[in-house]
Amino acid sequence: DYDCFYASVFEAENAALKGRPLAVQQKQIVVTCNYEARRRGLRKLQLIRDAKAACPDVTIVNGEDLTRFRDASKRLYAFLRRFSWNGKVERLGFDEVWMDCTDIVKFNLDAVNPNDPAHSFFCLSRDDPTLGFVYDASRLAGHAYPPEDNADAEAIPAAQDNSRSPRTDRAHRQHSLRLRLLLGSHLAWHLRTQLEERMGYTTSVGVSTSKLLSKLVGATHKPAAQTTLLPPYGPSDGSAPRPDNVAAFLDPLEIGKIPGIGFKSAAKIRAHLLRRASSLASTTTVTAGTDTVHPDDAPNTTVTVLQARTSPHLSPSALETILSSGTASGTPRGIGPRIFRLLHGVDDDPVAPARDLPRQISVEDSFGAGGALDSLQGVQLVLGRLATSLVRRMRSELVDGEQGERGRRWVAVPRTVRLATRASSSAAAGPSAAAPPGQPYAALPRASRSAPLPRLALELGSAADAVAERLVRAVLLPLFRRLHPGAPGKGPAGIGVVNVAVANIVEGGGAGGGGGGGGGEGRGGGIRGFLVGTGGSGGGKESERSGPGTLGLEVGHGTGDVDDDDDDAAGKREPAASADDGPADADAWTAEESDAAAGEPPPAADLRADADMGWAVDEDEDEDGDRDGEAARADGGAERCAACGAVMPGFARAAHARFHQMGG
DNA sequence: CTGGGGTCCT
DNA sequence: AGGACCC
Repeated sequence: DYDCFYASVFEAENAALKGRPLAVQQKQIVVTCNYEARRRGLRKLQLIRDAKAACPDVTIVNGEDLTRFRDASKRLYAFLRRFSWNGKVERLGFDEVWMDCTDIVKFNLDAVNPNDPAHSFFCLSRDDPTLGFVYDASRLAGHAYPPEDNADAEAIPAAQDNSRSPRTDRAHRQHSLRLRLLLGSHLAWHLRTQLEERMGYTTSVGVSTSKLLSKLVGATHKPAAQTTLLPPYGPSDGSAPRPDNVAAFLDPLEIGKIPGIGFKSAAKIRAHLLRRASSLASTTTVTAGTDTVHPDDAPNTTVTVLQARTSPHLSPSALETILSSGTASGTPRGIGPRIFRLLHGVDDDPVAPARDLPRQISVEDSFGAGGALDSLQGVQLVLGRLATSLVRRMRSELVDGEQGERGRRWVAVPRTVRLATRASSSAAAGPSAAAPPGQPYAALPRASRSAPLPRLALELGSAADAVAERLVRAVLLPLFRRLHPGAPGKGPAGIGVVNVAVANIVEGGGAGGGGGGGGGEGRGGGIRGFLVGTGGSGGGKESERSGPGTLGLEVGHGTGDVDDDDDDAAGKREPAASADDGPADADAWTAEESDAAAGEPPPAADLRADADMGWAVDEDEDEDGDRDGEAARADGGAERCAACGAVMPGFARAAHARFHQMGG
């Protein structure tokens, strides 16, 4: 976790900002601020107005364009990846990373100096024994939970073999775990030092055995610090109660602090527990006043992990029922057992090797009541701007080769474009709009419509804004009309957020090459390689990327090579991070899979986009736009549907007629 | 007058 | 298409 990441990115760009209070603004909000500003009372997600009142001389910079943050995040990620032996380095958002260092720690377990642990050497490479750092294996690096554990006391390795001592299995395991965590703490220390010295970023880190525990323990000492969750972990034999630092650490936390228990789930659990309040009545200041506690009312009470964990009303299956109730369509099956295990500190979610391609790319902008978006011209302007930056993002993330190069080609292509909007909160009305005391506002829902991404979006020959303008006419405006039907002359009601996204990104996709024969497989909704269970039929590539985690991380080289390369590039003592920054190795994915099917040309987006707009019949202002769209470009000549006015190539006429017959 | 992103699941 | 979660 990089400390106050957005603010740090600005400080890294401009050293003059350091040491002074600095806030990063998005619209009316301070999205983050440095610690100098926090010392003076500024907070994350504070209104700008309040921030200025608290600290009049704060420097405020605009952070609405995420480009610099995304770039910095990628650089830091690439830096960290060089230290990994197994590629298990996972990013969450821009500023969080997990690294599974099991292998590195295990390797170094045997390397602790038995005669003089205080002068041990930590190997950072399997192959080059000179690569690493000296450390003191008789003590933990950084903070520990619980705090005052004197790390020296039971510390270390001399216990290699007291095999005659009557150690229980448990004691033995906990001792070995302690040693591994201790090594982990030194590795973390080294990584943090390198990140600060080489990259200029301070971090807060947690060291433990799972994503859950490392993340939570890492939050206990915040700027520029690290914390290790010490054993014993868990009551690993069923008998009498044992000391358990996992439970001791988690139990006082509010349930909503557990990653995976979000706003909705926490509210449901609280409400459920309050309804059967008997067991909590003594420990809670709140009596369940009303009979019917609605989850969204977020009762002013707190439920701790301890209370939830020990409640007879929260079995895995009970949790499943509770959390799946209502309109919880995003709730995965098996959520009950999963949350139950989280409450017990059990998390087997592996650190996922990073994918090389994003699942989606989206761009959005929001508008306060003042600048509300309520004219069609305004909408068009906004769509144009968003589409332009979306096209740029697509090019920077999905195209390889430099700007001017001739060899540029799409490494992957999105199959779908989506437009989403949200009403402005002022326009949302509702007489019951009085904000409940709960923390997050009842977030307004978004509505979205999607269409196949027309291939004009992939033209690399034209400037981004030119492509964007055609994209707006060809699909975004039609999608907008689907979202906001109304009289043609009348603008939409106040719109608070507009988001444009491409999704369903598939590898390969080919360059601008021919329209291509891809015959039969309908592509409505995109082909997810998932059913592949049947053995080695034709689509080898398809099956390779079908399973979660089977997607190859290192297309270019094996993990062993990474170390070698890095070692050569770096000096003898320096593990990684040769001085040169952009060693394309993160982009080594180029060579393979160039010839996956290009797919058939997307159907004219306008067909479906226009089809269910009752008033679209007379929208002749679209004519130009249609001509830019896929339909008119396709061979065979354009035709116009008498029923809905949509323009399409001749070969699409029959299908389009069927569409109307089926109620379209 | 709470941002601008993302993920996965149903 | 939407809803839950994460930052």
